[in-house]
Amino acid sequence: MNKKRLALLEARARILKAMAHPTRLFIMETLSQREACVCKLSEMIGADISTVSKHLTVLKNAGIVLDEKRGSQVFYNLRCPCILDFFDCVETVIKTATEAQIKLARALPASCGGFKKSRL
Amino acid sequence: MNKKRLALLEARARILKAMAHPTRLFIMETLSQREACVCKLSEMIGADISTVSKHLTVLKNAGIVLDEKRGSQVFYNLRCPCILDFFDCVETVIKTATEAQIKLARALPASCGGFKKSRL
DNA sequence: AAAACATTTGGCGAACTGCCCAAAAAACCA
DNA sequence: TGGTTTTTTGGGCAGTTCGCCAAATGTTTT
Repeated sequence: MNKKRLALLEARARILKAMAHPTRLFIMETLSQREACVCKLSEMIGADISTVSKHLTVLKNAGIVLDEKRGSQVFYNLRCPCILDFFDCVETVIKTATEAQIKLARALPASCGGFKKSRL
Repeated sequence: MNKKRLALLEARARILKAMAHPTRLFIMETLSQREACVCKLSEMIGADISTVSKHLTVLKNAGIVLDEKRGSQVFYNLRCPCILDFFDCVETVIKTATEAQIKLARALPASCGGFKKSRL
């Protein structure tokens, strides 16, 4: 693995890592509709404003969102909405992986916490 | 944010988190070409076999790769190669984000470690 | 200038990650 | 059976993440 290739993989990993949190995905989806300020987002999310601000910083540092100060508020928006297209494929993975898990769970004896057929 | 939506976001985040490591991205790219066993992969990566095995476990648990035991070896392959298409967009983010960083760096005074124009 | 509002930053604890090493499992060969 | 190969698992250490709270910063209003 040469240096250049590694640098590219590291750059990709940084983006993915920045996205890899439910709250941050929620923010991205929300911002893909329209820009929003921190307080609006934290109201929707139901977490502390400081927590949401830090999530936004993570997204900003990764170059995923842009911020624009207007008055006392800071409005964020998604730099590249195409980033969400990707989830069509992710959903496929989730679906097939889930089905595999269920199959696995069915195969387990009840004593190991396996699901009963009737519960699925 | 309702329960169902949260569950979906968590599922997406799990996938992204599993992908968010340079070594695991390398594995995914490699497996998109052809299946490979653990020892072959760790030879390519240059890390301890146990480390690579754990990375593969992460990818497997996320449903991203499938494993198949043949003799004493375990061959892994990518469940859903479309998962790599996504990087066209990620690359755009990396590119524009990098450009923004450079612009930022240029704007910094040299005393803060800002780049000189001639160096870019 | 003081009060009110919006946001960011710092700090702390709990939980998680990633790496290496050593040991255990599993399959094969002689 | 004993030895070799391949892979997984467990332990320990250093570093990171995430959430809340408190405090600081910046902006607008009175």
